[in-house]
Amino acid sequence: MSIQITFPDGNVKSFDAPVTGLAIAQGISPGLAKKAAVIKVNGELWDLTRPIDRDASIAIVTRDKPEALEVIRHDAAHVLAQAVQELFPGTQITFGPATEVGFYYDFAREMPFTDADLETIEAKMREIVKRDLPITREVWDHDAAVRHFEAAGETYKAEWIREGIKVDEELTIYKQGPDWLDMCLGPHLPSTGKLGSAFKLIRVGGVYWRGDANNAQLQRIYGVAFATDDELKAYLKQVEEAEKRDHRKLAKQLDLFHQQEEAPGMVFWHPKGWAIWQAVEQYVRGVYRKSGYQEVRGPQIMDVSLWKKSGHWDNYQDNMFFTESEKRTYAVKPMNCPGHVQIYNAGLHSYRDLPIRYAEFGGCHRNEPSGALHGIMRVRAFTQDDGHIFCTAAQVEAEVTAFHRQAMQVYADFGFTDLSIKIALRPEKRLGTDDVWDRAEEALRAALRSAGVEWTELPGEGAFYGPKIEYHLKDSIGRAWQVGTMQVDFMMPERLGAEYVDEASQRQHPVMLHRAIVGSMERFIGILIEHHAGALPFWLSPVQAVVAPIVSDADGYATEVCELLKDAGLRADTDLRNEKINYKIREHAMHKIPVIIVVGRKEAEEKTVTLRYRGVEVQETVALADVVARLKALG
RNA sequence: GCCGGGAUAGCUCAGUCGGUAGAGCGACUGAUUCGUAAUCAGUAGGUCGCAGGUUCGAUUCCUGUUCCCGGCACCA
Repeated sequence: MSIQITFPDGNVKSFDAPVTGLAIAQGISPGLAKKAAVIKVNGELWDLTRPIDRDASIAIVTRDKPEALEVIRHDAAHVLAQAVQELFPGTQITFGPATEVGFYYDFAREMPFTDADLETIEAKMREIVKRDLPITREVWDHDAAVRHFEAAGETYKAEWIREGIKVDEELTIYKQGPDWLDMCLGPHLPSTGKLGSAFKLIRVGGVYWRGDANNAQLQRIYGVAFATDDELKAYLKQVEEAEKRDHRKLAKQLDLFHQQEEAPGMVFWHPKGWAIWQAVEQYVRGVYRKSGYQEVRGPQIMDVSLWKKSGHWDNYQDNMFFTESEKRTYAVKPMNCPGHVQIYNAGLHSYRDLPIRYAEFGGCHRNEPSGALHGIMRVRAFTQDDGHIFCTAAQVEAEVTAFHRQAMQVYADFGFTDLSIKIALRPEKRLGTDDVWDRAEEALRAALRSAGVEWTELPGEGAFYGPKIEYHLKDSIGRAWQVGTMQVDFMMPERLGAEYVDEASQRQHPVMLHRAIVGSMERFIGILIEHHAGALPFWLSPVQAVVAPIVSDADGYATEVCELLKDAGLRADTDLRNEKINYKIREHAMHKIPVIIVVGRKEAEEKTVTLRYRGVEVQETVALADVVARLKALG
């Protein structure tokens, strides 16, 4: 029997018997064999040691390729698992995949791992790498695998094979050395030695078996892994830098806001933080006006009867705060929509009036689980740039399209271009007919399509009343947060009795679109802080300029300059402290003030100012008469 | 909410194998008026998160609790 192997360059070589990727690589050059991680066989990644027994086109994948990196990380997970089982007998293995930057493995063990264990485990991993155990692939019978894992006390693994793997599916076992094995799809490196040294365990954490909070809790160990030590080093450096951008840290340094025990999940905005808020709010208010919204304001608490009608009592009660007075129970609003419907319902509407667009900087309280709270990104009291559009079914697509364009412009104005867009589709538990859902989902797709953007779809993650578009931004350490959203709602208007009179004098329920661009003011400002590392653009900076005199003789002039800026609507301060100019510059530079205006005797005499821009070494001296225009040009 | 870790001066942190705490920065006072990233000297400042327990004695050990951090679950 002879097989034909086709190489990436089109060359064909024939072999008399099944041949492994490693042998092919060695045939080309020992150097290639050394660098090889896996082999691509007819487009599929295979182990280098797996015999190729039929004609195939192949490509050796060296360890510097992205596809190899995933294998390296996956291998690291398995070496981690072996290390843990060698160190802590009786610990059960479950799953251990590669992740975006590394890997993790979930273990079942009575005693949770501690940070101190990580060091020990990592050392054991390095030892296993040094042993250079061969990694071999075997195909096992389904029953045999179940029997093996049950006999070994590996109940999670056995359960997964029984329930998660079909009997006729190919079941592969990977052995590391003679004694240790795990069930795995592969592929893997030829031996543990190939893993190299560019990995590091970073944290432990509890997780639920199969991601279900009703199940047992497992212990997850996270690690990072790269092809080379330099890449690992660069990654760790990057993480260190990212941590400096943490909005919680910067808020303290820049005196923006604080949070305290008596108000968990809520924010005390300090003057500088609130100045940012005001800048964002004024900007968004302008967007409301330009895009046809009327700003309204609903009450903060309303009788529970209203929330029973809206469906929140049944579906959202756990997340709501309640309060009582004179034998009536009120709910603190977790959303603004029911309030807006009351405003809509206060008058009679004709189809000619639609679409009607209401907007509100709506303060909401949601009783979020304590473990979900995170700085100002996830809070219990927040303000949405909320809006509700009441329109006909025919108007939905145009409204969604217009919203999307506007939203993208807003993100760009704040400096964000890297957004991910998702459409959350019908969930299993839902209201309305399939036909209505088809139309609603298609309307969202059509709107995004016409805007020429890419999106991913999340089946089953829509709201019970309708599908939604979600706009996500990432924080400094890569966690994605939803900011904007556009939701199509066919249910709420009916439940709360919203109507309009159509062309035939018939009363109809309008469609309601729930939409937000920045989402939560708190979260958005948090992301802004991290995205700009605290150095906010001029128009958002809480203090845009500080006027710093060099000698006290110039104090009067400095005050005059500052007043001029304030009169022009700029946020400016003076620094008249008895300190050297070096000291003042250092301090304001660290506070990330966009412009430091230095005035000495010379400036006072000549009626000029010397401008020092954030992050720029050179200064420029301009006439006092020009300074406002110069600053305003900064945006 | 679940698992783990943490909480010491305004901030960043050190420390006490149980004998009630210390640095730097900041603040305050005084001197200094010095042209582009820290002038010098002095002073004040702490229920060691909160509540119990063990102990002659607890900031330290134990239990509970609150909040924070990481992970998971949750996130209309």
